[in-house]
Amino acid sequence: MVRGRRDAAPVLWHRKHDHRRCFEDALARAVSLCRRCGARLTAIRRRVLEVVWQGHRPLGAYEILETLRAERAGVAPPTVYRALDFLLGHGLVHRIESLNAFVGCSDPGSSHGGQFLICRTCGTAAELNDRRIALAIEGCSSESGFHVHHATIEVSGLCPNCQQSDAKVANA
Amino acid sequence: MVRGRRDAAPVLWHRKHDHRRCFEDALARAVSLCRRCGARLTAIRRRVLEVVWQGHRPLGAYEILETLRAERAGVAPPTVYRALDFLLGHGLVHRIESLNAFVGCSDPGSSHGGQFLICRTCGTAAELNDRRIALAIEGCSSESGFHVHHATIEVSGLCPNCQQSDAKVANA
DNA sequence: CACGAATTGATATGTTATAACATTGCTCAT
DNA sequence: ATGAGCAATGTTATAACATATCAATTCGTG
Ligand SMILES: [Zn+2]
Ligand SMILES: [Zn+2]
Ligand SMILES: [Zn+2]
Ligand SMILES: [Zn+2]
Repeated sequence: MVRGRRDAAPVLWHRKHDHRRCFEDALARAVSLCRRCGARLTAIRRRVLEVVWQGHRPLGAYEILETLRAERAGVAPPTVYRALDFLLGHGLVHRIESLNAFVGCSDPGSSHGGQFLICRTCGTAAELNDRRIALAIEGCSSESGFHVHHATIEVSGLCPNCQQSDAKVANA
Repeated sequence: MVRGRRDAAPVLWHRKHDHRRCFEDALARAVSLCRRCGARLTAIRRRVLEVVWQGHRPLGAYEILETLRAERAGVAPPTVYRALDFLLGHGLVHRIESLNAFVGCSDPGSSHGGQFLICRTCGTAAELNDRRIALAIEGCSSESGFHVHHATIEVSGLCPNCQQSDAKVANA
């Protein structure tokens, strides 16, 4: 197993987050990764990736579609889904099954389970990739004689910010 | 936390499985559970539960609908979805997010995360409810200051039976 | 029986995703 | 240059999943 650099859980909500930088880094990583493996990050694919990375809230395919349509006429669902398939295939975005939505991958090129903490108030999704969770799942599965291919882990709850907001409302 | 009786992972695929018994037990548990809490397990709701429990393969709402229509004319999607909402609300079935499908709960009335091993060849879904996985997730989440509400855990892979089949094909 | 509440029927529509085939634009051997 | 071959995109239609709305019926209770 690859040594994970992210086990310390650098979670999005803790520090003041420079999303401008976050966004540009993600795009740069994508460009570099595609160049290395000879994949063609075309204009449409790149634009879909940018839209997905506008924030850390998973976006539905039709939300992405609306954004593209505002910029350019005649964009249809297959255009968006094809771009998303490409990005999924190269590990640049993840699909959030419980929301039928898509979010940028915060660490493309690495191991890649895809474990998410999703705030049910503000909608923000933070990617974990914690070894302990992966090991627990691998352990239980192999005890059952099951061979793991992919694990979907999507935790719904309240992020630190929204817990504070809730407390304020309760005290009012 | 409630003391789990199922941590020993009594997984479906290991033993010869008497599904007739499995099915009847599940229905009996549902009837008893509904009686205790005053919920009305009506004919439609009961029938949907039976259909879902025909096997351990998650069924889509429209698959269930087809079965009902074969027995009785004029059944429409809302009928099925309403029954499923009732069953979900009382913990008698689970929704599998990654398949947009529904499967009977193997241990209604207990703690209830809902952790599934889903074979991508035969489609069978086995429910785990393992404390170690729940603890790993709770641990990582709280380290990030995240308050867990619900965890979706759906592991895709190969069940013991289908691993054997694969091996046979490979050797042929 | 009459009442209100819960359930179901019926119709329409919203949302998410893919099938199928035409067109464009680039690469490369001739 | 040229046109066959291929990947990407455009275009239209439809499949698959889910909900809104309101009318009709059923059920338990007084
Ligand atoms: Zn960011
Ligand atoms: Zn939040
Ligand atoms: Zn069974
Ligand atoms: Zn299998």
